[in-house]
Amino acid sequence: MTHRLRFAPSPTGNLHIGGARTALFNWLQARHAGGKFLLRIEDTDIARSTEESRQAILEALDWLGLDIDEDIVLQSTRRDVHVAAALRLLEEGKAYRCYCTPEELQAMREKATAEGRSPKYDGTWRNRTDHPPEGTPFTVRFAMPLDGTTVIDDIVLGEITVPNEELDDLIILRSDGTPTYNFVVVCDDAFMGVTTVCRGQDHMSNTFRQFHIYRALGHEVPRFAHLPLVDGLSKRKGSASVQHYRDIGYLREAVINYISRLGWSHGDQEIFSVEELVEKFDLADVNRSSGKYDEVKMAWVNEQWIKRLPAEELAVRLLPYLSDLGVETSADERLVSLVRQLQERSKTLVDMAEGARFAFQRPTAFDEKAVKKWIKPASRAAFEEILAALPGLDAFTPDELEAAIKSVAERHELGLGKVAQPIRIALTGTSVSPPIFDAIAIVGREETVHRMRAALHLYDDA
RNA sequence: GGCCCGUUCGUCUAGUGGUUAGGACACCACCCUUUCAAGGUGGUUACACGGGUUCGAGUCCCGUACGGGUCACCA
Repeated sequence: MTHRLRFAPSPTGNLHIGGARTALFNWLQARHAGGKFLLRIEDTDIARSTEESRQAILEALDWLGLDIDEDIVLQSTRRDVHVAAALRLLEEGKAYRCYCTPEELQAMREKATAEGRSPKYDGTWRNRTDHPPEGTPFTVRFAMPLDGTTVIDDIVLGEITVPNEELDDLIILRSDGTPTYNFVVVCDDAFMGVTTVCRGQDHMSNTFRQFHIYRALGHEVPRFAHLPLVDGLSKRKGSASVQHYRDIGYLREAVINYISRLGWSHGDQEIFSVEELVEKFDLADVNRSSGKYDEVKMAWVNEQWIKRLPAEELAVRLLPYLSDLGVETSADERLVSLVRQLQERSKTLVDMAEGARFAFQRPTAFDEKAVKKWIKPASRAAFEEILAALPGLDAFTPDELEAAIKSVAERHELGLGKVAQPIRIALTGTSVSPPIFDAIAIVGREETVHRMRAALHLYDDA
């Protein structure tokens, strides 16, 4: 049988890193096993579900490259099926009407807690036959087994056993006739032919209830894989969403790489391409213990991917970030060679865009500290000599520039730093840029001359 | 509180009875160097605790502690 896995988010916000990891693990397992990756939107909570969230989740999955194999299932469209299934259980005696009011239930729980017992439904209406008159509101509860134990052979956790007395008779149909989550999930997973349910460990207790619902409905129970939870994610609302990372200049390769390593590893390897993950990932190798999201390491992984991706590809991806800075250009040869210089010194695409800015825009101000440190009377003559020599150079290449500038520096008995830094400041307004000869070549002859002239006045105050 | 799960450097982790307990991030030092980085070399730091089992335990068993999850007419 082919493996079928699904990701089933509720559209109540952006896709967060934790959810993205769940989606990724499902996707990887499906791809690894040559199975299918499905998506179901659990939009039955009308109060909290929004169309914006649905779009945001789809957009995030798309950006990550987690492609979906079949039509997306909208849970809300299957309501009739869910209700019919619940009614069938009622008819078969596998579920029963409960006439307790929310208030009574509340009181029941409080009493149990006060007496030190578990706050679970006591089964009042399970066997009562003195039904109130027709028209009295009721819920439908699923009749869980009263004794024995339930064992789940979890792919991640191994065998887990729970005494059935812990399982109370949960509501599958509310008094307004709408079905509840734990019931609906089973119906839909069965409908979609899901063979492996991979989700967070926070669903573990649901699993034991669902196990019995599968059986009552006559469905085969799928395999389960409960992923360890990720700590340290809920600091600020939007901060851990997938699109947040995209916006601050992270690469999808890096995000995938990093979250894949949260609870999973392959020996000592740190950097994985998506292809490698598909090949090496297996739910059976996932850790049992929860991990902590580490922003610093995430940044490092991103840095690694900036170094690894081809400059041509990076140049294309850089465009929107440049645009944000007011630089409209294309991924031409000039930008690609600039990207090549920037790859070694950028942590994010935002960084890179800022580092690339000087090639397109003149400095609007000069960094005060840099000026104070490097614009000294001693280098003025050399600076002016270079400025004068630039127009006469045969080729405006890094090599040529290096030869010319070094000879000027030597003649003036100055270290290269003393000569290079003032030029860097003239070109970028700061003391930071790619290697100076490359920087000059990229800015170009005329523009370099222009910027150096414009910076000449800095020496007047030196 | 009941039930379930977990516990190796600060963090992510390797490790499936015999290892000087390995790697990575971070940190520190040094090297390289035209800036910033990157890179290189070296270094500090870990098996929660207590009992067993065993010739031998990070690895197996039990308990304790700590941490997490879950106990809705939410999903």
